[in-house]
Amino acid sequence: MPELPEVELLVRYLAPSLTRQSIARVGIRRERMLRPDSPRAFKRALHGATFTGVGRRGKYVIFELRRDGRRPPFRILGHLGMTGRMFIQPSEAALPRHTAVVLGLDGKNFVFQDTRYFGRLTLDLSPLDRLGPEPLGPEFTDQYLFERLKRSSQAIKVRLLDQSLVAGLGNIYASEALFLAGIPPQVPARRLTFKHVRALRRAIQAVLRHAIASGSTVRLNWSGGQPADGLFYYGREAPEAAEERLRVYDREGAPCVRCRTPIRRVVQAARSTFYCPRCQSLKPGKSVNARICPSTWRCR
DNA sequence: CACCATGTTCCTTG
DNA sequence: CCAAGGAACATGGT
Repeated sequence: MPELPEVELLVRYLAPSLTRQSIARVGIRRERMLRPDSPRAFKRALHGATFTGVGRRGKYVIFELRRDGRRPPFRILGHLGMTGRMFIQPSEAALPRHTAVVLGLDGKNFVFQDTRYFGRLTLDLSPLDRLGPEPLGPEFTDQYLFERLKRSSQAIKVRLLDQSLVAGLGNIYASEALFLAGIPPQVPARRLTFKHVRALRRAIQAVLRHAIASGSTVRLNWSGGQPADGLFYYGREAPEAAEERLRVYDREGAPCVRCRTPIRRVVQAARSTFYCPRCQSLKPGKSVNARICPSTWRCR
């Protein structure tokens, strides 16, 4: 479930459940998930500590904790990787397969489960230093984005995945944002005019806001079974919205929602990119497409 | 068996 | 020094 909107929704779900809860037990089943911490150091820091809040930066979850006595408050960083999940379940419930870390709380467990073990839960906060601005924050302006893109010859789609440019976009929403902005994914970043960049900034924000808003109906207290489909928790959980959510991602060969031209898939930086060859063009007269951008997306 | 997969980091090559 | 590409990480779905 790991791009900014999914992490945002996760944080909103976790915050009220964890705040003011104390950690009575720390269970580590996959030491590698704590890297670079030693299990000992991790356990020593967490055991007996109390959650004071949960936040997000990019795709990272930030847990805030305090301890009794003289030891200062501290934070730990969580990342879901490709397949990570975090949820709360009753103490007596069986732990699912591929559980990496369990924190025993008052009558319940916080479970970090990750089939591929690409995720992390650690005292090491250094990844935060490498992140660019929040895409929905005040620093993510047209001027900023234009300045950062104007000297790069890298394809725009690949640039958008760089977390030091903007924090939180992943493979799915990068494709979705470029579709909404009408920009071809292969175009070198430096070829975008200021107007293109403005359209792109708006599209990024619209796509992310829309995903967060739509996700409010998604059940987040998932604790075992398979997700409804391969894409996060989407699908049967929210059938009404499923169609609208992703307009190009994973739709190779399917008709473009706007012009019916078949969606194409290309590989860039070893990742799939999906786009509409007709709607995404830098030819004059094309830009943000208002017709595929419902008012609820707030893309202006 | 083959190929694909929402992410990040490290290594090599140019 | 930088950019770009590929592999690695580990497991499961199709």
